[in-house]
Amino acid sequence: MSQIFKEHLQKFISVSDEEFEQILRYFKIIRVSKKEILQHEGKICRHQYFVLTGCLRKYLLNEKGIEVTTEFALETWWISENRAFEFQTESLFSIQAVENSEILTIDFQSMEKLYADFPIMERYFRFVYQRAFAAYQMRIKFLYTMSKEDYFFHFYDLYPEFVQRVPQYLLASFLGLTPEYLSELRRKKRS
Amino acid sequence: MSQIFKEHLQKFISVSDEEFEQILRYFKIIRVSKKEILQHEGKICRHQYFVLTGCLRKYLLNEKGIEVTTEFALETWWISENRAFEFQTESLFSIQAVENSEILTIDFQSMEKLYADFPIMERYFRFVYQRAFAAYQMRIKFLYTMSKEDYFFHFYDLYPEFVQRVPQYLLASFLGLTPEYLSELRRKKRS
DNA sequence: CGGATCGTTGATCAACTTCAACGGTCGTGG
DNA sequence: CCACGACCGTTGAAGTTGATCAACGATCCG
Repeated sequence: MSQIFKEHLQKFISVSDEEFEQILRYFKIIRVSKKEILQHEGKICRHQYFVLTGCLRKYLLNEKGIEVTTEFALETWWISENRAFEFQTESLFSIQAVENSEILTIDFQSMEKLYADFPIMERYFRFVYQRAFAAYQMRIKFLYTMSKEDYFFHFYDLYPEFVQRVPQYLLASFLGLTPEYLSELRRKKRS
Repeated sequence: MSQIFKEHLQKFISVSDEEFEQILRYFKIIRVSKKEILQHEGKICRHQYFVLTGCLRKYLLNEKGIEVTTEFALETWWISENRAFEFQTESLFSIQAVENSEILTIDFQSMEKLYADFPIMERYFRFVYQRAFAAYQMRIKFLYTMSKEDYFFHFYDLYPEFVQRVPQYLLASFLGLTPEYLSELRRKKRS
């Protein structure tokens, strides 16, 4: 299972088998079942999560009490409330399993120690955040230049398997529209 | 001038004066005047920019040919098209000076060399991207949970000096609304 | 002084939301 | 394994937010 993490690491930095074994000790692997919550909104954010298999989502409640999903994490993606993790404060988001999943986790103290003991990991996470940041920049670009209709069709064409994989009301929320409107767009797409 | 960069660096990593002098050699300091363009949409993205004084913005043209501003950078902020920089491909955005500015720049080759020669800089940029990513996460949160009216008032309360500092049509574009609607909201705010 | 650019106003319009209702299906307990 | 309830996706009507368009006045800059 940790093989998935090893391959991901080796895309960015070179680590020997022995080094990897040592690095792995700073992490824990856990199994979570569908709907299980890893991080509660308002609670201190103590961990970052790396998806080995399965799918997680990040969400919060809007003023009407409706869940708004702002992020999904699939295999080999990191997910966390980064601001809250960096400052060890209350998370503004919740993180929940969308499917039964295997997750690699690391807590704040282990992370600090890891950086101190293996400076090469600074480089790995520099890449991880750099790419995550770039992905968010693209997302802002789409949100700012496309209508919701175009955004949905664009997303559908790019990630057809993902559209099938998650419930529609979560996808709708993630794309920033209502389930009703998403339903209307699907009909339009078919015809 | 480079003092501003030094102080920013030292918020995240410790570097001696001599080290800083060496590090500084990988960068160039340039002056740009208002409206000058540093990065053209469609051209290879060769540099990252750090604002010492002044203000830059990142924007692109939507399908109607209207400029959409997706990011501003004030003093001590990095700005670049990260995806295009990482892969040295065509930028999807343009970067332009909003005011006369003093800018620290670094090109791709120097960046690679810098990381190789001063691994501590991996840590610095790990922090830079981590925070930039976190800021974008917050932005998505606001965009997903607030009406444009609420978003504008919220922004106005948080950054009143900035609202005064940039032209209104740029601010409107950055907040994702039309200048006309922004004008309406201002009137509402006053009354 | 003159032209272009920027902010404002009001009228009209479109995109998307809200609400209510219905049918299908999934999973859970009996 | 079946039956029931809860949840999910769909549909259509009505409503709202925010965009578009056109026109005007102010201001900035050459």
